[in-house]
Amino acid sequence: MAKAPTVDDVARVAGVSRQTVSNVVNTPDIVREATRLRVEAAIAELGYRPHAAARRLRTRRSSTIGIHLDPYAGGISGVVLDRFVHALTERAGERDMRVLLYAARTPEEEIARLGDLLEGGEVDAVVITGTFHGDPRTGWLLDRALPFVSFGRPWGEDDVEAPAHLWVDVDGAAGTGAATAHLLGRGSSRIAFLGWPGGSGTGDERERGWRESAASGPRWVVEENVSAARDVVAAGLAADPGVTGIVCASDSLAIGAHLAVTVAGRPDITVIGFDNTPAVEALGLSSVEQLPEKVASGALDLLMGENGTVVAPRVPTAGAAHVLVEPRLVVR
Amino acid sequence: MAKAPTVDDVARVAGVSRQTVSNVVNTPDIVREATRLRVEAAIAELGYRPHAAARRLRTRRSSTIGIHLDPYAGGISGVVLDRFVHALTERAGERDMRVLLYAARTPEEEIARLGDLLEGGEVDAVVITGTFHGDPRTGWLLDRALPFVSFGRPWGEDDVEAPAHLWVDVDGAAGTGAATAHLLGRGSSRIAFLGWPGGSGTGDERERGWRESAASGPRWVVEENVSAARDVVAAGLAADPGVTGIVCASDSLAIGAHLAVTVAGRPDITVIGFDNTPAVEALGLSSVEQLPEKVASGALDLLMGENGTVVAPRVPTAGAAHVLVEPRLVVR
DNA sequence: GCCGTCAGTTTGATCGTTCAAATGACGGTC
DNA sequence: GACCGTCATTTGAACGATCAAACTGACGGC
Repeated sequence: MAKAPTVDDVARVAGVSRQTVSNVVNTPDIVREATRLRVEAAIAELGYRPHAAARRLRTRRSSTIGIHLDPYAGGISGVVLDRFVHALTERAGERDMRVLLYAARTPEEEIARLGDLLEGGEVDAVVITGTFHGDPRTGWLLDRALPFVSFGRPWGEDDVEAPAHLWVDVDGAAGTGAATAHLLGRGSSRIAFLGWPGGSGTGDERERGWRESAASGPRWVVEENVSAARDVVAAGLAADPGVTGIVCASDSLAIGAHLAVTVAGRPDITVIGFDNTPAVEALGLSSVEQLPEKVASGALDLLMGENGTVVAPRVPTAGAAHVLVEPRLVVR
Repeated sequence: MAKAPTVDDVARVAGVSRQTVSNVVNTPDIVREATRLRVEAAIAELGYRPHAAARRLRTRRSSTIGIHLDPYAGGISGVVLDRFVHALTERAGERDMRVLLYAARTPEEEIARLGDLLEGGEVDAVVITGTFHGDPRTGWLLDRALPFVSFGRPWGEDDVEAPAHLWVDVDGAAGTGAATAHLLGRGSSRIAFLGWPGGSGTGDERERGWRESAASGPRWVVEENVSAARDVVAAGLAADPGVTGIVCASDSLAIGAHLAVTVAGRPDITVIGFDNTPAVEALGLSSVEQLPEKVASGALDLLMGENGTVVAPRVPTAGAAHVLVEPRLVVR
């Protein structure tokens, strides 16, 4: 196949210079109308496309954002991340940005990858997910002043007023709070919470939303596992038959609870999940929807500014370095 | 922050030339041991990283593969694609390749994106998914001799002996065949198939696997939808109570069937799904696992050769232009 | 008639790497 | 001792775009 045309080829055909072609492509408004039309015709005639690598080299910008994919966990929770990746790709495309995936099995491996990608100019910024207390990645990135945003708050002293870095997260407490309020409004008075063992920031937040919604009822604890959840709920219901609603920290737990409720022959008990995965949708359970689309928009807003098209390094300012998305209860 | 070091900086510190540094990075075996060690020390000391864009510009290779993400459908089936993307990212990383996502809502939009990405040198090849009969994308790509592989067969006259392009797919008939055989082995003799309306290649394949496994039993047809599936199965069972096994074309359908079976109080009926999504796992249903990891490996093998590290344009040769993955029945 | 301004366009330099060809060192062969 | 081949390394050029600065007319003010 013939060599791909370059700016010079277009310039020759249109009877202008390289730079004018470049201007037509990048900043059309500074070119005179007549010239612009001539150049555009030449571009169309030759089928010219800017060569991405050359542009990246000169501008020192890749217009690409990296995002980590965990080793596939198999569980239900991965769905939220996948939806987030979907949404991020769509939103990024609207701002002329690309999304590059990278895989890593351990934080150390991930740090090595991050170095290659960011310092090699492969990406302009990264989105890291699943942050935890004392996460080595954030410190490493901050030390080098590399641009990034995390999906998941820093879990530091004060994430909002003195944020260590940019972050986006879903307000888990608001989600379980809404679920609890919904059950209260439907006449349930004794509402249980089915959650994970304490210490995980996310789980604690979700529990807080239930507790603060004036819910009286037992708190059941179990690992993230459908059949374990089922057993815990079965035992819990036997001990406390007055429960008429169960708010769960995840959809996996909700499915377990649903199975226990069904087996116990207690259709009067309403189970509400968290994440609104296809699995609970199929079962007809209500669930808290994380709105990954809003999370994706928020991440880009933080990295690039509200309407920017380039990644601009930003110093985290009190109150302005995060986006906290209010989830939505999907009632079924 | 200080300017990132370049090959020249490393060369100066190590007392060698640019090119030798480049050789140490790319073809270490042609550099004398002593020199190599000196250069490696300099690289480590300066924290040098090759600049991706410069390398891409010079080598005319991006070492990146593009893959399309459909607009998020919400259903269960998207999970297989997401797992495939996961696996592709991991396998690609092992071959020093990156995976770039792109979004498009229509085939036309996708073609525009493909042009930008491939002809602009942003990616070396693309993986297209969800091919259908008369797909405009494949023709467009073939016309321009752009490297690509599809997840999903071309659905042409003879995909195997006279393939139009490279493709990977899962042997759907083998999957439903295995499911049917499993039920027969467990003593079921009357086995129903719950599938989609005819005409979709994928669905027809899956039905064929059931039919050819010497299964006698009704064939129920319904759109991909949990509650519709439930209703169809409920009606079917009422009309034909002798059925003791149901092989389904998807997990969504299987969940519907499972609900109908449960409501009908027929625990003797076994339901088998297709895709092995977290949802059926949570419900404890058996399902046919597509093995997206093998599909990903197959796609890369086709694009780059068994052990290659660069995308090599390949002419589809009879029998050697596809990978057909044998799925695995997961019994629960 | 001269000068400054400004919009529109062109020119030269540069981004960091790898390719292709040239160079140098060394040993073996006749 | 001249020649050749091989191995390790160096040198000059090129990849295709954009930045920054220089240039060109046209226009208006004085």
